[in-house]
Amino acid sequence: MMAGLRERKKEQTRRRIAEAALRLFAERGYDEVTVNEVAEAAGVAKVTLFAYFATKECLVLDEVKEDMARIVTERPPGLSPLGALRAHYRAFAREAPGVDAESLLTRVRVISGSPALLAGVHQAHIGQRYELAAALEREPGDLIARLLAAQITAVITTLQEQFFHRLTCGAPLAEAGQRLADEVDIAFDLLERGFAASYGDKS
Amino acid sequence: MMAGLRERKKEQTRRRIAEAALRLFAERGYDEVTVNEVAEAAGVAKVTLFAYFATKECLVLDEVKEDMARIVTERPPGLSPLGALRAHYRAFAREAPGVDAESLLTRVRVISGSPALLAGVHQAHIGQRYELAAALEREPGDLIARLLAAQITAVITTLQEQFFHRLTCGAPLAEAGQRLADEVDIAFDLLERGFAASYGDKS
DNA sequence: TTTGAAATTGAACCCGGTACGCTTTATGCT
DNA sequence: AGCATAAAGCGTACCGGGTTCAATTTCAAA
Repeated sequence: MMAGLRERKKEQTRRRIAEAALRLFAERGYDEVTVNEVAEAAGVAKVTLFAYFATKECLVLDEVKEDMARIVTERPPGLSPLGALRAHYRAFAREAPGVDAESLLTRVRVISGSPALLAGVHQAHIGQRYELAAALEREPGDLIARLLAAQITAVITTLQEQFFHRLTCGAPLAEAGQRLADEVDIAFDLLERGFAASYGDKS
Repeated sequence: MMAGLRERKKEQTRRRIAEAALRLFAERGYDEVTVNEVAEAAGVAKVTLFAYFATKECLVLDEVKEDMARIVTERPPGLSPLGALRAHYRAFAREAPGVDAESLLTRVRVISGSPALLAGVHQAHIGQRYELAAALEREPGDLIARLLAAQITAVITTLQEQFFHRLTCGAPLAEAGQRLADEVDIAFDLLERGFAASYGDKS
């Protein structure tokens, strides 16, 4: 394997492109920057850029992909799928203060500032929904599993939106993380027990 | 108002475009047809086509837009939001055998055959999620309402997918409608009572 | 019948993304 | 070391969705 000089250069190029992209998007807004400009700023041809990133959206979103399906399939024995996901997101919320706030924040701002990127995020969540449904299925075509997968991803999307919104409004990372943790519990309680008690019966 | 000759011509043109589009898409597939071809087939300039339909997707999807928010805001007094939505979709399922199966089916086939259109459908559902959340909000920033809106739209998306899938597999409209009605009840029961009983506790 | 606004058009243009054929460069083999 | 090969990069031309703009036609109202 030899540590691969070639491999190293590839990763380096990929990072140069991604960094140039994020910098330009942060400066002038996603929709105001063309992929040609990104390529030029990264010192690379447009064709090369698209060899590393399938679409313009991927320049921002590729490094943010989650996968909930894995959390379910690799959960410790004795834990329910919902329990595993709840634990995971609770842990994420509590670790929030540890991550690099600077880079996270600019990425969030870029995403929140562009309808196209927000749509991309939603599409990514849709993709996760199918994977999660497959992971939850107990028998082929299990309707309950599909409904559960759909509801979980919808809930996570909502929580992520709230989290992003607070960050872009200037909330400190620690506080946003704390509130996220609380909301994770609220949301999963609702998933487990339903809305009848907290909503459906009123009015 | 004079019945407006102008207005009539406009609607007529719009219909000519939409029909030409659906016909071509059904014949050769959405991605294999260019908007130029649609415009030509409709006897109209590309620029005119885009005066009527904002995007290529809209050629197929504009006539399918629902709005759940209205169902909630205009529900009869004494009925909960969840109750109103359940009743609406149950009614839709039972009326299914009444609609024009031919045209519905080709549209469904066109949509199901194109990833781009499926993505468009999902985006439309996202849009409805925000409207529904606004309709459900009891106070500004009501988290429960947002979660509920997210889960409802996710559920409806799933049920719609199941319905479409059965239709494209050749199920008769009446049967697909019947199963949809059953699934609507299952799904809304889960929304109201949660997954703990039917899923979360096992394994 | 004139006048003005709305509908329609062709043509040029922008941008994301692809196809193709060519050069360069790391690497594995001898 | 030297060489063949495959991978990485590049330039250019192209495609299709979508917009801009100035020019023209068409309805309708006064």
